[in-house]
Amino acid sequence: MEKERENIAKESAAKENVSKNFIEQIIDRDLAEGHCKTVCTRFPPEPNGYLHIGHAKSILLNYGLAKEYGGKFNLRFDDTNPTKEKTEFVESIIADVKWLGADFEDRLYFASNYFEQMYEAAVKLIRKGKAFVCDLSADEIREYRGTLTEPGKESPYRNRSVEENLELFENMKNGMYADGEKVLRAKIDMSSPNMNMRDPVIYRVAKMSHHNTGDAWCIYPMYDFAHPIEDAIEGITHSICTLEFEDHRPLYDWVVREVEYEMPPKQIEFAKMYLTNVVTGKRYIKRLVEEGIVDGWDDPRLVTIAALRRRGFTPESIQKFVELCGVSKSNSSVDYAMLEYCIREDLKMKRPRLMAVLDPVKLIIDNYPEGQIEYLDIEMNLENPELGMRKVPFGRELYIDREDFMENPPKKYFRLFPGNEVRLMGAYFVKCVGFEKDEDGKVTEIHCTYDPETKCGTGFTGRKVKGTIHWVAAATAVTAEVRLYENIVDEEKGVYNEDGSLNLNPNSLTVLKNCPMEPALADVAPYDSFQFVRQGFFCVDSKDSAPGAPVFNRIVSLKSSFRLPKA
RNA sequence: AGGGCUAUCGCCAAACGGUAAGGCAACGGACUCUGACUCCGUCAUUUCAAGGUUCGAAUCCUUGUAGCCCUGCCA
Repeated sequence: MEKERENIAKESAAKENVSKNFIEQIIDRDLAEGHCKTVCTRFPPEPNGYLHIGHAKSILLNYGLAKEYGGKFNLRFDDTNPTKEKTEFVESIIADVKWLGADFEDRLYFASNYFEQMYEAAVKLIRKGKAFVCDLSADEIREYRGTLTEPGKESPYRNRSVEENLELFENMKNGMYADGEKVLRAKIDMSSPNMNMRDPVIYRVAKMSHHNTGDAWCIYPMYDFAHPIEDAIEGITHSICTLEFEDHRPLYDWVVREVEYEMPPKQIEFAKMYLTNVVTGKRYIKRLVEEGIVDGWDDPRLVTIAALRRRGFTPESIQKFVELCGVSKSNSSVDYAMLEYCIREDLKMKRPRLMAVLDPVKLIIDNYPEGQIEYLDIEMNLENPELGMRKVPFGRELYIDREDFMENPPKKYFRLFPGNEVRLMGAYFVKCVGFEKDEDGKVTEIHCTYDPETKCGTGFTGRKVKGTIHWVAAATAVTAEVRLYENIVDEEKGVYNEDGSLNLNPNSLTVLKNCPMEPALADVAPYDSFQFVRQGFFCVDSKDSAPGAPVFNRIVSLKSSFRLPKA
């Protein structure tokens, strides 16, 4: 009790000492200086692919800020380019955002629903002489734009009259021009050192059906024009995006100013999250999927949100991870071990700790009655009594893991070896009295004797034993497939080989069939997860499990300081 | 006439002119029916470099260096 109070005090003290990140500091100042009265943020994905761990940071950051300041968080699809977007992706994105726990309530929006207002805004710019219709081709525009070190040239169409621009733009809207024939450009500064300010295109013609607006429009606004308007319409106060948009901020501010919004939203940029030994690039993942190297976008080795969910990660673990990583403006790559820590931390108290054997070898207790089965009561989770107890059958023949026996053990090996006694977890002490090998030298069975006095729960303290191993009774075992995963890439060796092929970890997937498990593991549902004692956390695969035939994904192994010395 | 941004431990990351937080990883040790967990301890005399200002500098100034981003009618 006393200790508990101490811990709480320590924790709150620690919390107070955690200083705010740079975005919170900006928000604090904006609030204090009256630049905004509330905080409203948004996650604005383009529905053109699956979300991954990097997006999770943005989602949780935006949601967390809104929550922290008692504000609102919106989910908005930035669907201004019909050539890339699909309804399929809006469904998966909504599901992923919800799963992560970022609650946007009823505020699900589409940029495409603002097309009318964006059109009006463009007309306003034309009227102010701040935008013009340009007939230059895409190639010509590029030539006129200049280079990083030389200024651009002004378009010959730059000085068309307001009336002409108005008429031409309306014609664009009415479908009188083919794709690429004409664009609407903002009139800013062709000699700006910032390329984004060199009369950027703000509307283009695309005669294509849009997933949301169908054929209502054939002109579509560009990101730089659309985004600030979307933010302003929704009353977003802080428009948080990634670092590569820093150079776009002057244009963002230009649009907000010229379209004349009061309480203009403010763009803030932060560094994307990268993870070591993990690739989030869309093209890379697509290649893995298309070449059949992985089993779809939710293959448990990937770090899409769908893959993490299938692998057995929890929303809480991802939230914790994002929180631990922090937010800054320096590009960085977080150690994958941090993610592993977070999922272990989340699951360790919540999940039952059961016994399963991954690489079985038979253990026979010579002095245990043949045919006898006794049911032992064992805690589901020794550290969390709320999870209750289970009955675990015990008998004369068991399976144990092959690595828990050695014929010639090195020093400090305290598992089973001839003459050594260990504890069978939740059961009895057994002493190794012999073993048998096949002609290849592979151990086929291990013989032990047990001591009835050492039964778990009887309070036996007669002697101690250094090792405790897990086991499964052979007669009553259920079996299942278990899949072990390792990272698919090794950064140190490079993501690609010299010839352009993918440099893959050949051990990224290990499939173990017919692994013996205690009967409690027979009746499980997709997404259920467990600790397999001494091994790691495992989750029932939602795709390949069948009723009565579960497949377990290893989410993460347990830490271990034990290493066999190199021979 | 290039512009913008960043640099603090192996990896994240605080510090806002007052004498380098914290987490992950790692390494010792204690405890243990999981070689796990937990607990205790170790882990930056120094902040990319070199100068300067100051009683005092990671923080200010100067000059360098390195990395990332920008020349889509993508977002």
